[in-house]
Amino acid sequence: MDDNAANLTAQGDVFGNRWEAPFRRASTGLERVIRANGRGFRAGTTLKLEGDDNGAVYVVLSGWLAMSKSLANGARQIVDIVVPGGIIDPSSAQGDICAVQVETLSYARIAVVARAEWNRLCDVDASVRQFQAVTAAAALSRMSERMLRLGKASAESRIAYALIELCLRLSAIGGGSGNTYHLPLTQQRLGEYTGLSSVHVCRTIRRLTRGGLIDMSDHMDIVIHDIDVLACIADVDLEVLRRQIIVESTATVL
Amino acid sequence: MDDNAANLTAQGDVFGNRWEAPFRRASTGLERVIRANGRGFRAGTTLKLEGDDNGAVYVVLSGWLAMSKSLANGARQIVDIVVPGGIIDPSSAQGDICAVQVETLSYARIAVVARAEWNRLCDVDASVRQFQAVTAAAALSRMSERMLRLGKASAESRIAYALIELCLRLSAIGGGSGNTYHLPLTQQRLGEYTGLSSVHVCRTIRRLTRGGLIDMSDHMDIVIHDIDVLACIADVDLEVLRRQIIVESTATVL
DNA sequence: CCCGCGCATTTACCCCGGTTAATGCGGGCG
DNA sequence: CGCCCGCATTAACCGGGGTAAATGCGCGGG
Repeated sequence: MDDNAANLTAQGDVFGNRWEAPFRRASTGLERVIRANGRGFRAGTTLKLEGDDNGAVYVVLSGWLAMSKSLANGARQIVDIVVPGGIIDPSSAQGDICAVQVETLSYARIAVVARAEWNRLCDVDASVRQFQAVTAAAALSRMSERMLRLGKASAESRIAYALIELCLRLSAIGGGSGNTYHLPLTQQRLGEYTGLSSVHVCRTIRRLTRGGLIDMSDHMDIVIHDIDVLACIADVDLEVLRRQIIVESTATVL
Repeated sequence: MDDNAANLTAQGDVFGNRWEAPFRRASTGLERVIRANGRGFRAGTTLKLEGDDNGAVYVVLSGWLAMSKSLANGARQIVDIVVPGGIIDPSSAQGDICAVQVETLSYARIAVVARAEWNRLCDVDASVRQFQAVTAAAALSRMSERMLRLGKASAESRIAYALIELCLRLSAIGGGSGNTYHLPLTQQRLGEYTGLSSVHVCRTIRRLTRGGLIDMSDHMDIVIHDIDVLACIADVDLEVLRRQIIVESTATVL
């Protein structure tokens, strides 16, 4: 945890440079708002409780966040993972209530924007609307893709898909190098993401490593050796998936 | 199928009156667009193939639609069901490709709006933006809720949840009466919605009916006898769920 | 009136993945 | 230095739900 925190403070800086620079070139409104509201959060911080009053929108500048929901028995499902460049809008149909719990998976820098201010920004600036629309469409695409796996795919396929999804998303924002990256997730949390028990996550990852498809060391340092076979197990076409879930060049959109 | 079509042409008329009236009172822009683009589709029509070029936004005036995705082996997951008053935007991160397949579950009247026109509408009319934002938030909430079930809940809980979700949504738009309503779904499709095999959907529904919680007759005419126990099995708080997934009075929003 | 078709229902079988629990293991801290 | 704690790993067990296949059944069409 401190391990993760330290680890990702470093990554955070990298992302910080990569991201806050494009945001700085952004439309003045968004730039000002992000500058004014940027804050750092430690790993494991809960930003928003389910049912909580829901007053802010989050723009992720660096680090990883998870949106999750729980059953009464404590079982948890991570509904989406958000990486730098993403927007989290925890509103539900009736604005006063929040449908998900939001928490940091690593140290993260986040612009916390009051809803009223965010709405004002959207009203006056079409490029912000465009940025939000594309980001939301990407989030919906990846949620759909993961729902398909939750409902219909084997454990092996779910894990393979998760590894590929996160690899693509990280590559797109300059995280990791090639097919190597670090996941700030325990196997427990990866299970909450894929709908599996932590035990079975372990079994499945073991099978993939023994098969030579991936390597994993030091708490989730991932290396994907054969991404084509992995994509086949995950039942995805890499290029199609990229087009569906990756927001091309946020800087350009902004 | 013709059974359904006939059945829902009738329902379609009801919804048509209920819905097209509010839409008619709506901001002139949206009203005109809906009037100009409204079309009827037979049950089972595929509007959008996965990967298809993605040029339109759909506003549902009457009837039911399903958004689904499939694996290579043919297994299908229904990612969301849309009822009158909903908006379907099948875009993904890169606008040129579509992430889901969209098809009618019953006869449906739909306003098919070209993307460019829809964007123009959003640019000039904040109330349309608001309507879209709230509708999207509701869709996200119900998808999150269903992801939680797909990942972590038992078959009984998933079915109970699905029945409650659809009951609440139908009530909100004046469909069904009390806790009685018709689902234009086969058990096969309900399985695709809940991530279960049709056989197990049958088993589970049978258990619920034998327990006296619900009744089901004539291809999915549902009666919920004890919604409190059902809500308990589904692990939901009815009021909280309503606030999270129901768009209060679309007419007002418009 | 009979046939065929799509859907629901039920049974038998069995496997994937959950549960429990024991063991390791690394790292921070007293 | 040794303890503790959180996490990964492995093994033993078993049960929920998938699969396959047979049966029933209502409906529309020839």
